[in-house]
Amino acid sequence: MSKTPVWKSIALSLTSEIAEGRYSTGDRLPTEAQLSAKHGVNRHTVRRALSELAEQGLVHARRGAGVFVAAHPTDYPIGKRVRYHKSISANGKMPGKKILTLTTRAADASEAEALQLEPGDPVHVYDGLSLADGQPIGLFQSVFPADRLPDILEALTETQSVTKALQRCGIADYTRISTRLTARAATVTQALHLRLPEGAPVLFSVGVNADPNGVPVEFGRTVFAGERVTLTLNED
Amino acid sequence: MSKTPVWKSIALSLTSEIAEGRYSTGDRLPTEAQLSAKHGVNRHTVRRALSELAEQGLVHARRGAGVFVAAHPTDYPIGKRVRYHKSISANGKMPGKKILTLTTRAADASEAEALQLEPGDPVHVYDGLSLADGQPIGLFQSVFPADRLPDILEALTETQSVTKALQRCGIADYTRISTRLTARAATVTQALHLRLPEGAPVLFSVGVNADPNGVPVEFGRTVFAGERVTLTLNED
DNA sequence: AGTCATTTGTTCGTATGTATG
DNA sequence: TCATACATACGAACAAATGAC
Repeated sequence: MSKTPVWKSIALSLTSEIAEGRYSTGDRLPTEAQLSAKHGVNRHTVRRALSELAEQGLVHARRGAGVFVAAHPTDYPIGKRVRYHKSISANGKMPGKKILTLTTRAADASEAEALQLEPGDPVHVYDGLSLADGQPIGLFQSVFPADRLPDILEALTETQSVTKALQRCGIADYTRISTRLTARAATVTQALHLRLPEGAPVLFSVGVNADPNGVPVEFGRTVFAGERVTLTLNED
Repeated sequence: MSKTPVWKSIALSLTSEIAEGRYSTGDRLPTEAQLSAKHGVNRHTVRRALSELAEQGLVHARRGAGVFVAAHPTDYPIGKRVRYHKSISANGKMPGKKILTLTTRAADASEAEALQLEPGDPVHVYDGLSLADGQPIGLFQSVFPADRLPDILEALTETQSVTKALQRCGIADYTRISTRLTARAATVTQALHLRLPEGAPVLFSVGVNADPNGVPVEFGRTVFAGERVTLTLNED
C-alpha cells in the first residue's frame, strides 16, 4: 500500500538528516553507491532522490568528487499541535472586505501544485482588500479550482466572504491544511493598496484550505500590514 | 566536438519547436517512444530531456495521456520564491543555538500575566540566537517561572535545547497554548544580532507553552530574520 | 607530471506498475 | 475491457572529472 515512490522517501530521509544537522553545509554526503547499499536500491533510484534535493537547492553534486550539502531547509514547523483552522484572527475581526478583481484564468505551476490541479487548468481568482475601521489591513488573493467550484465567483460577489461562498458551493466545512508565514518588505503595489510606505514590514501568508475529504478548495495568499495586524494562533 | 549530452540537445530542440509555435499551449507532444525513434536514442534519454523542460515549466506530463505544452508562465503575483515541499518532518528543531545570556530577575507585568505569576516573582531568562548554516536566523528570549523550574538554567546550559531542558526538569511534554505573530522592522540591536540591515522586515513571535495540565512553563519571544525564515504551520 | 582508483554523468537495455481514454 | 503512455525500478557499461599517491 506504500503509494509513495522509493526515491521520494529517500529524498525525504536525506532532507530531514540535513535539517537535523546530521550533515551540515559543505559536508559531503555518502556516495551514491553507499546510499544505494544503505537503502537496498539501485543507484538510479538514489540519483532520482538526489536530483530532487539538487532541484530544491539543498545539495550540489560535483562529478568525480561527490555530493555536497549546499544549504539547510529554511522552513520551520512551529508547532505540530497547532490547530490553525478557524484560528487566524487579525485582532479578532476582519469586518470589511473589498473586491478588487474577480477573474478566471489558467493556473500557474504553484497554484496547480497547491490545488492538486494540472498547470493550465482553469481557476477562479478573487483579489481583494481586507479592511478594519476603514483602514486596509490585508491584500489577499484567493484561487479556487474552477471545475470543482464553478459558481464561486457569483457567490463571492454576493457574500464577500470566502467561508460563506464555499458553503453556498457545497463546502460546508473546510480545514486549513498548510500555512506558511514570513516577513517581507512591502512592494510598491502592496504599499499603495495598504497605504504603507514602500518597504514597510508586511506579513506574507500562503495557505491551502481543503474540504473534509482533503481535497483542496482554496489557495490563498495574503499580505498583511505589519503595523496594523497581529495574527493569533489558537488551540481548538 | 559536441561534448554536450544528447538529452540536452534534444531539450533545446524541443524548446525551440515550442518557441516557434510548432507546438502551442495545450498541445500534446509526440510520445516518448516516438521522440526516441525520431532522435534514435533510448527512451530514458528523451525522458531526461522532457524532465528538463518540465522543471522549467514549459511542459507537463500526465501519466497515461501524454506530455503537454504548459500554459505560458504567468508571473507570480506576489512572491516568486515560495517553496512547497510537504514537510512531514515531525520535529522542528533548529540546527544550532547560541546562548547569549542566562539571567534571573523579577518578572515584569506582561511576563507575569503570560506565566500566571505575580509581577516581581522570580523568573529565569534565556537569551539566545538560533543559527542555520552559521547564519543567525532568530533572536529569542525564553522566560521560565523560577519557582516552578529552579534548575532550568543549568539544564539549558548543557542541552541548549528548551525541549530537552524542560524534560530534564520533569516536563515530559508541553503544548503551545498561544502564539501571536506580526511583522516589524528590525531595531538596531536586532539587526546587529541577525546581521540584517536596520529596518529589514522581521517576523516577531510571542508564545506561551504549557505542561499537559495547562500550567504555563515558558514564555517565549522570537525575532526571525524575515528573509531567511518561513514559518510552517502543520496539521497533524 | 602522470597514474590510477573513486565518484558522478550519460546512455543503453529491460521489466513492471498505474493512470488515461 | 484494453491498448496506450507515462512512472518507477533494476541492471550494465562507459565517459569524464576529481583527488591522492
